[in-house]
Amino acid sequence: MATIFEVAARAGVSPATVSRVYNGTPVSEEKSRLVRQAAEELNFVPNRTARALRRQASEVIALIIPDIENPYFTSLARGVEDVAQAAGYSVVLCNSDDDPAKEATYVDIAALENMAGVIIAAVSEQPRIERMIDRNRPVVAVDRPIAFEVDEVIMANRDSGEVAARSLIEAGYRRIACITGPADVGTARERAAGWEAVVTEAGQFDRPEDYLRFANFRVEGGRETLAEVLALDPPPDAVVAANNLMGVGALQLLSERGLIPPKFGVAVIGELPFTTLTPTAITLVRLPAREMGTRAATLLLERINGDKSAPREVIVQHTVEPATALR
Amino acid sequence: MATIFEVAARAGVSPATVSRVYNGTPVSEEKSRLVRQAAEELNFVPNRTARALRRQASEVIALIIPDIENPYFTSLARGVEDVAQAAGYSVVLCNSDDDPAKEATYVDIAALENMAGVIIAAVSEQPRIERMIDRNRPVVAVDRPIAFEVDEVIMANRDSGEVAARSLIEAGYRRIACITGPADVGTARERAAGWEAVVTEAGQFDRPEDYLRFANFRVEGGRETLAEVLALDPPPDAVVAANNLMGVGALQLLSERGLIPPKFGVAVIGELPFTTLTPTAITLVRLPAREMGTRAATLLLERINGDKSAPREVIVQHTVEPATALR
DNA sequence: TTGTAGGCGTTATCAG
DNA sequence: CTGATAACGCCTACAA
Repeated sequence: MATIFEVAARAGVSPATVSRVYNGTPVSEEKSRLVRQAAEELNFVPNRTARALRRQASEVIALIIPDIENPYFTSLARGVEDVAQAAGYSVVLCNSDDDPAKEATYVDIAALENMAGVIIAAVSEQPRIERMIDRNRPVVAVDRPIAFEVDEVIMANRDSGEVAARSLIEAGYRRIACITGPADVGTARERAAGWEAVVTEAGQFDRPEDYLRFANFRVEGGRETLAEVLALDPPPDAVVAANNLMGVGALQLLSERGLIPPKFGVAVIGELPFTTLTPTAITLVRLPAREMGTRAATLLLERINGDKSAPREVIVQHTVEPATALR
Repeated sequence: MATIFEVAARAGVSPATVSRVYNGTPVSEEKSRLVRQAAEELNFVPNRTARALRRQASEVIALIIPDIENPYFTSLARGVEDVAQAAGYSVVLCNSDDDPAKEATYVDIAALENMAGVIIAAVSEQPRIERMIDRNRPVVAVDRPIAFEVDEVIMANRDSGEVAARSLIEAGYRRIACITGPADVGTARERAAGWEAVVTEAGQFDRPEDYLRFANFRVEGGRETLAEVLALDPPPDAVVAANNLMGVGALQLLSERGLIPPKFGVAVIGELPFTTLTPTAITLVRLPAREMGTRAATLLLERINGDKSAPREVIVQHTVEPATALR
């Protein structure tokens, strides 16, 4: 609760000098020492609110994600947090709950609170980030590209879809369906496009689109869409789930129906930290969520520190763990 | 970006009046209308940083949790968020990562940033919350009680342990082990105590303590401790896992060894949203994580709004879903 | 290198 | 009910 004035008084210097000690501006060795000692004795720490008001920017960054209950995003959050904290920044985790309106509200709050920057895994392809841009505050898009010229950290989505489908073919499955996220989410479309290219080339279906389903990126989305394709004639004998939660939903449904892999083929794009699986029975296309977080935070911090170079695009690589157990 | 002065000028009133309009202090109908209109036209929103500096308290609350990657805590976070947001507060999610030092740092940040209050699921039983208390800022303990006179939202831990063990006995298991969290975490000890009372009364073991293991509250903790008790002679035929992640670890190990429930009995205290289980094969003692969050946030907001009554204790009830499938 | 002083945008106090 | 004015705690020209 001590202020810069009290420290100054105790150290026998001016408040400005105290401020300088905490901001890297040149101060003589001698006075610097005096100030540090006085600060120590008074238990002084600069008031971040006052600093934010004066500097027009706080040491807080906002991370906006669509689903805080999805382990993929919490893992990503861990990555952001690790980097931010090391640089002295706090992270505000904002859950947009797949709702563009909530998302917009959070961007506004970030602007109003003078936060230093925003990392966003956007629901909308045109999130309302103008308020940040207007104030010249950096924004980094993660996981999902957005229609603005900002730094991006994304994955090779199409390739992950291809790899997932191909792995199932190599494991011997003959009719591979695909369940993916909302049609207006780019990652959902791209992963599906990868799947479609592969099954089309393999000649698995007359009408591949019948075996493709869009839903929300959650557990019930996986259950529902898998149930739909299972009802087709002929039914599929395998499925590509375009994210972790849909994979969980699919596996739940399959286990209820006694179709446990490898009896039915499953490839999941994402990790399944909380399931109990025979490792060789399903294909995992692992996404380095935490790394995406660290990369995004690193980019953002560079911008916060004044980097004005052209927008960058970082593509993070997935790794494949193919199913080897055959039916 | 407009300020209170610009709004005042446009509305033909003083800045003080504009401020009053945004703070519920009495203002004539007429001027109030003028102010609102001017604000609308200028797209004015009060600057929260300035407000926080002046009022010595921001509209942000901190939620400190030990493991952001545990669905139990993210679910709790959702509850907090829902209530806080409805009241115009933002939530800063802080991951203490089971580390008392990080935890202390976050409390300090909350104090330094003049946050309105803190909800903490504490790692330490004596978290360093003095900085908040000194400033007269409210703190609510959730999930784990702490050694301070603050509001608490907790569960009937001992009872949940008893219920879990009893359910397995009723399902026909004869030697029930228990794997729980760190010995210095109250919830871990209490749940184990509930288990111990039941198995002791049932006369299952000469030395029950041999079948009790403490570890971290994570997946690997569950795996490791279950492996240990499985190596005992005689081995157990069932286990109580004291939290969700240990339950996941236990189930993973069991499935690798072909001991899938109900072949081996499992009761888990917590929910398993991302597993694929036969619902009747294991006992779930469900913990209403989200409700704990809403309750805690409600208490905190009451304190923020000036409630000075004696510290309250809210005990949230679990519900039991017993295993019915027998071996 | 150091000190003085003004201002960041609000709100609270005190007159009127 | 309304207006002027002084903080809140810090940073940064500007001057020395």
